[in-house]
Parts: sequence; C-alpha cells; structure tokens
Amino acid sequence: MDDQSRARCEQLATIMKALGHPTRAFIVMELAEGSRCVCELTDMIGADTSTVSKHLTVLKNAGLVQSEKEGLMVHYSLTTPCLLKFYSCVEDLVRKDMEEKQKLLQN
Amino acid sequence: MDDQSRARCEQLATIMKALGHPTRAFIVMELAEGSRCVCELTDMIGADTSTVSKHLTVLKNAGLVQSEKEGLMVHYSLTTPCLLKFYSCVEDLVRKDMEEKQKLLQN
DNA sequence: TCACTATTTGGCTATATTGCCAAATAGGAG
DNA sequence: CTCCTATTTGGCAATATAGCCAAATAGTGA
Repeated sequence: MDDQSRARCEQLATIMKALGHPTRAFIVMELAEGSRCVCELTDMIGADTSTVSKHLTVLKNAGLVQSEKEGLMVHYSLTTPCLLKFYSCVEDLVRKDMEEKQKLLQN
Repeated sequence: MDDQSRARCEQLATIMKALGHPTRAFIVMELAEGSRCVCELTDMIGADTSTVSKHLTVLKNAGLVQSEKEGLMVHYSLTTPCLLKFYSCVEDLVRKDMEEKQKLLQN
C-alpha cells in the first residue's frame, strides 16, 4: 500500500467514521430535509445539548455539514445532497442482507 | 425520534462504522477488484494476520463482505458492488471539500 | 449593566476499538 | 501421525469515543 493509497483510505475512513454513529446518522437524515438549529436537533434526539453540539462538530470536521450563525442560533445544513444517495445505497445493502438471512432461516 | 427511526439509524451507523477505518477502507477497495484471501490482504496491508482477520470479521458482521473457504485459504469478496458507487460519492465530497478549502486559502 | 437563551468547550468517567502476541483450529502434504 | 501453512480466537495494554455536568462564550433585550 503506497502513500497515496494510504491517504485516500484515511480520508474515506474519516468520513465514514463520522457517519458511524446512530445520532449522527439521524442528524444527517434530518438535515437532508432542510437546515436545523442545534436546539431543534437536541429536542428530537433527547440528549444533552453539549452532546449534540459535539456530534455536529464531528460531522463538520469531516466536511459533511456546514454551520451558519443567525442571532443566538446556529443553523446546520448538509454540504452536499450526495449523502442521500449514499444512504439509499446503504439501505439497499441492508435490505439485501435481510433477505439473505431470511433465506438462510428458511433452509 | 421513534423506534423505527432509531432502528434505521443504528443499522446505517453499524455499516458506516464498519467502513470507518483506513485498513477496512483499503480492504473494501481491494475486494472491489476481485476476491482476495487473508494472506494476500495481509501482505498488502503489512499488519499482523490476526489484525487483518479481525477487520474482515467486522466487515462480515456488517454484511459488507462474504467469505468462502478453499483448501487452507479463505477468500473474501464484497457482497455487493454497490459499495463502489458509494465510495465514488464520498470522494466527490472530499474533492468538493478540498476545493472549498483552496478557495478559502486564496481569499 | 443584568438577566436570559443558544451554543461551545473543558473535564471527567465509562465504554469501545485497535493491534499485537500467543494459542487454538483447520486443512494439506509427506 | 507429523509437520507445515492459513486463519481465527483469546487476552491484554494503549488509545479513542461517548455522554454528562459545569463553566465559558456569544448574542438579545430590558
């Protein structure tokens, strides 16, 4: 594995890792509907504000979301709608996996 | 967040988490070229065999790869080519992010 | 200025992940 | 059976992550 390949893998892994938490997955799906402020997300998630804020920081550091300040509130939004195709692809995968398991159970 | 939504997020996060490690990202890209046995991957990665084996287990538990035994060797392959579209989408994102940073540096 | 709200940051503990070594398991060849 | 190779598993120490609380920061309005 050369340096370039290594760098590429690390970049991909960083993004995937950022998406690899249920709360952050939820945030991404919610932001796909439109921008939300931290307090809205916090209400929906039901965790401490600081916890939600930290999850948002992780997503931001990975370049997946961006934030904009407006008065007291900070609005977060997806940097790209690409993430959605992304999720639908993963869910196809999950579906396929479930079907496999069903088949195995029937045999 | 209702139970169904929570379950969906956990499923997505499990898969993303499995992809969220440089070595596993490499494995997925390598398997996209064709099936590989553990020893081939170990040579390329340059880590302990047991380490590589455990990474493969993580990918397998997430339903991303499958294994087939042939003699002494175990051949791993992707369960779905969908993962590739997936990565190209992420890399578009990375590229976009880089361009943004370039722009910011220039201003 | 003071009080109030929204958000971020620091610090802490609990938990999870990683990677190595050693040992166990499984199959092939003599 | 014995030796050898490929792979997996168990165990351990180092590191990373998550979530809460408390405190700091920032903006709003009286």
